[in-house]
Amino acid sequence: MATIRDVAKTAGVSIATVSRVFNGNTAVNEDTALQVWAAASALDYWPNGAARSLTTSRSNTLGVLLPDLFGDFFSEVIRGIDQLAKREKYQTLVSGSHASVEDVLAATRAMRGRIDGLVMMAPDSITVESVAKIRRRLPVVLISPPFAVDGCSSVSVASFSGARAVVAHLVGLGHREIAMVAGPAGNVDAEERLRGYRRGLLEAGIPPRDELVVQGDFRESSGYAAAAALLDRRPRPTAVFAANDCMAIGLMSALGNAGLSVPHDVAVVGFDNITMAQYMRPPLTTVHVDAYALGQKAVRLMLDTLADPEGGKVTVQTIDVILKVRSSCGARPAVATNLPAGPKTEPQR
Amino acid sequence: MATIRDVAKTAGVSIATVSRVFNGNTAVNEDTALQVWAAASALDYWPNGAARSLTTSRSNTLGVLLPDLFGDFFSEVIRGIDQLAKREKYQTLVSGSHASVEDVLAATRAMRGRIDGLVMMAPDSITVESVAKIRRRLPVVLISPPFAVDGCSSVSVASFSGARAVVAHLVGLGHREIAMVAGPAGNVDAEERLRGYRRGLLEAGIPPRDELVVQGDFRESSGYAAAAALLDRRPRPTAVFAANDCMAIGLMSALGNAGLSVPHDVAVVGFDNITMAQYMRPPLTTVHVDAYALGQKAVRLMLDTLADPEGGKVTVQTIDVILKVRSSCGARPAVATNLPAGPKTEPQR
DNA sequence: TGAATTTATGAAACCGTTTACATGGCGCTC
DNA sequence: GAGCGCCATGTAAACGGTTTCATAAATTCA
Repeated sequence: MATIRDVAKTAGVSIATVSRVFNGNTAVNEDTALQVWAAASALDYWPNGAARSLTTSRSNTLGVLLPDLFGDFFSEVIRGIDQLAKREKYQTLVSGSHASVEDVLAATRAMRGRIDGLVMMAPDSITVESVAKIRRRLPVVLISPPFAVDGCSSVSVASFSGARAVVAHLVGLGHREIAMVAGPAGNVDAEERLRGYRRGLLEAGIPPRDELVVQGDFRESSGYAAAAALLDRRPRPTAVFAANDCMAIGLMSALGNAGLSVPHDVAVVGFDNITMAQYMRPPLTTVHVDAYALGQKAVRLMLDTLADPEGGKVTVQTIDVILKVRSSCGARPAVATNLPAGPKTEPQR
Repeated sequence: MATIRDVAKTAGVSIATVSRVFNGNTAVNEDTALQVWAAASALDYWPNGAARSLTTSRSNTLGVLLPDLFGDFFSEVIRGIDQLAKREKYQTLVSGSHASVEDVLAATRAMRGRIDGLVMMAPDSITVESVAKIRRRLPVVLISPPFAVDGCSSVSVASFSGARAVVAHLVGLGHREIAMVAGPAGNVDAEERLRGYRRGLLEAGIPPRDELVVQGDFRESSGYAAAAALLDRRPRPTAVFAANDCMAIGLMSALGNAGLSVPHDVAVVGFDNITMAQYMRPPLTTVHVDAYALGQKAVRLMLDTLADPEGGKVTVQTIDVILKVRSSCGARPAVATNLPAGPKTEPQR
């Protein structure tokens, strides 16, 4: 494997010159440069990245830590990250399934010296101190963090306002008994969506009631299970807001099995707008979250931080969401009389 | 940022001893080791990965090159790769959207010195020489390669046999006018599926006809477009096999718009079994490909190669596929009389 | 008790780069 | 023609680890 020394010898120059040619920052005589290029390609020389980052203490690599790599949502986040990073000549050291704080710390430690910054969607159990600890050695950008950390830019999803909009829409359709399948306790987005749901009800003059909220875990099965609990309520809820699409799908499936028709008997709304949502029967009304943009923004913030490491400029951004009205919310409760005409369904794509 | 020297000074030992403590291969006196640990945690010392891989010429990192990071399929491949790599204490340097050979070479070069091996699903335009060139410096494992390369293990999808099984199944249902929406020319899996389709027909005693094959590009829109071309054929095909699920979905959508019912008027079968397939109305009959296993197998082969670099043991594996019969293929052509009863639909999860 | 062996540790070379600094040659100016 | 500055290039010191080899102390053995 040819090293810079071999190239230098073959080209009849010093290693410093070869290095200069490859980095192109300092002036090198044109003829000399040509000889170096010739030697390099004759020997098929590739500079060694590890050596380079050892001296420069830069790696042109971003660490990416995610709790999971499963499903539409994360895959889009990664794609956004990868794409922008690539365009900006950064590589990405990706690692998924980090469930615990120790896990995150271990993974970060293992990346020490090979990344310039860390983009992280931390597990719910993360603590301020652990992030702060990492931040002391590395620029860190957080995705959907449960708290602010000194010196960390972050980007979140507008879960609260999305949920509020869902409830407002349902109320507009005449619903008053609106239930919710919540996400896992401790998850920021789950809690924001729950908060938004409650706020939405309050704003409509409807007192939120705890017995209308069923705990879920973001997975389809928990949506399915939630149906049973909700159908027991008297009066029966006329609409259900699930904290994400997977649970909404599970819920719809259970409702179907129970002989109820969506949206006629029960309206259903989800959150995330995963690809599948538009293919459901009926197509699922949901809140569109641009996961690709989420990933991209995170990288953009990281690049900003890297460009001005001491600037300490910290940006806290939120990705806007859009209510995507399809047919699953179309039911008007039986009691409703002269409400505005049925739902507008948007064209699917 | 503490280095090994700082730890050595604090602990009152030499850097060699600190190194030994951290790598735990050579015997170190227990008390000394404790002092080193204490010093290290007091200084919050993390070994520098770049420096380490410079001396050891190992990075415990795998490079992962994919043509795209979009959609269910690739996301599962990555998950499989990431999961096994993580379990085996490897990190993954991931890079997507590599369209050209130059792109692949550039990305690989940029990884030089920071990866121990490369797992790659190459773009269709890849050449044997470029892979061989990479192989000269790095262990390489290929996913779905268009050709064999000396010294490269590889893992592919059983596209041929899957397609054959699809045709056999359709023939079994009584279809004889079976059309195909093919994948992009040059793509191995697309071509294998086409080959399997033709073989399937031949085995049923039906001569394959080129006018029943419409070119697609694996995207939904091309499936949609294909419908128009196929519906012009006389006699009209009674069944269409799409080379992947996305195209099948587009196709079904177009058929619906044309007032045709699936499976009654036209049977449709896809390939890949993406998550959405089971949620279609009617649920899509397709060929299940375990993308997660594909990623895992690739890493497994890489680990084998790394464990015995000079062994030259090359393994060429194929991931088996399973025909997943749902309802979209259920139509029996009008001419059919006493064929076996309708399709068995498998429970959806 | 002295030689032989083992054990724990340290000194120093090395991995492949980048880069601050030194140097030598050349063209200008006065 | 001496002095000066500039340009192209080389020398050598990092960067932060690992590992070989030497060595001193501790242990074993006759």
